[in-house]
Amino acid sequence: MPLAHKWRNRFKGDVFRWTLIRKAILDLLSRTSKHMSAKEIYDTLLKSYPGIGLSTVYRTLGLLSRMDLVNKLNIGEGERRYEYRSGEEKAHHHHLICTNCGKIIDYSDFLDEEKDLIRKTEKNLARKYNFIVQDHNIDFYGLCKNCR
Amino acid sequence: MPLAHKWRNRFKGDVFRWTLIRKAILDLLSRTSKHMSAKEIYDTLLKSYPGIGLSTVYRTLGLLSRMDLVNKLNIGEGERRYEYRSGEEKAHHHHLICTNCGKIIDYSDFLDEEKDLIRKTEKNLARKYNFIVQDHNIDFYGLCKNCR
DNA sequence: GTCTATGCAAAAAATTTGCATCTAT
DNA sequence: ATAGATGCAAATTTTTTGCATAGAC
Repeated sequence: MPLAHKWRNRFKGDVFRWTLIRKAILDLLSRTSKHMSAKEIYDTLLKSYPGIGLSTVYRTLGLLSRMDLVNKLNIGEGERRYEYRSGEEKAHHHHLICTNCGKIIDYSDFLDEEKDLIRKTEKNLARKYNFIVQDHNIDFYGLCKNCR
Repeated sequence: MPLAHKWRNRFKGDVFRWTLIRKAILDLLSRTSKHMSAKEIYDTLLKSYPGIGLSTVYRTLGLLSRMDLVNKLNIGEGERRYEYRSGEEKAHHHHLICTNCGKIIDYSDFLDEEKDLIRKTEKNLARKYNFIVQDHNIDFYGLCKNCR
């Protein structure tokens, strides 16, 4: 049973195929805590999969993003970055971004009050702007412990 | 006194010069409620300033961003967008972004609780992660009133 | 007059697309 | 066998840079 994997069943049927590259990218992103760019992912995989193409990495990341298996991040300068998005294991999180060294820290140990407030705010926005909130993105910018 | 303007004094001295283009970009961004890309700004200004260069627009936006007169936004797909950032008149705001039509709504009528909480959260992060928060970015994604 | 800002062209970076071939189903 | 996935090259898109000239101080 080659390529058995926990994501295997998401690629069942005739539409999406379960391939080496797709598995490799999911493995990589789910194991790293880094937020990697397409180029970084490509460079990393090149070691184990010589001949792989950068465009395949882009296409795969687009697919995984549409499948909600990864998040596409628009953070700071430069290219887009990607992070693994787990349905269950890893909680929704916010980011702390160091404006000096660029380090990105994931933070998910929200205060209870914080969760309450987001819920309250979303309700408020729904009423005031007739806007249905589906998701949110919260980034704090500042100085990390090494740069402060 | 040509080019008199409320931003004039920020360009005093020998370092930054107060030019037509810089005034035009500030005027445009401060009057629109749109979040414009460099290309859109360029296309708009081209009507009044034929011969203007796209690279000048990029360079100017970079400068204005460094001077904290505009915010550089990393939102959704495609290019970076820019918004005017007033020191006094316009309050800090968050964004509502429609995932269907791409419309971006600024929202600044925060609940008092919301402001409290953000302050509390920042303090919490400072303690927990030794991270000094300087700024934050909060975007809600969902469906606007036309698309819901 | 000096030194910065601009336009233009060219370069670089980031991302997407077309197409022949390969491969999972 | 069939339709989707891949690699490669080429094309696009977005942003930056070099340089001669124009313009602000």
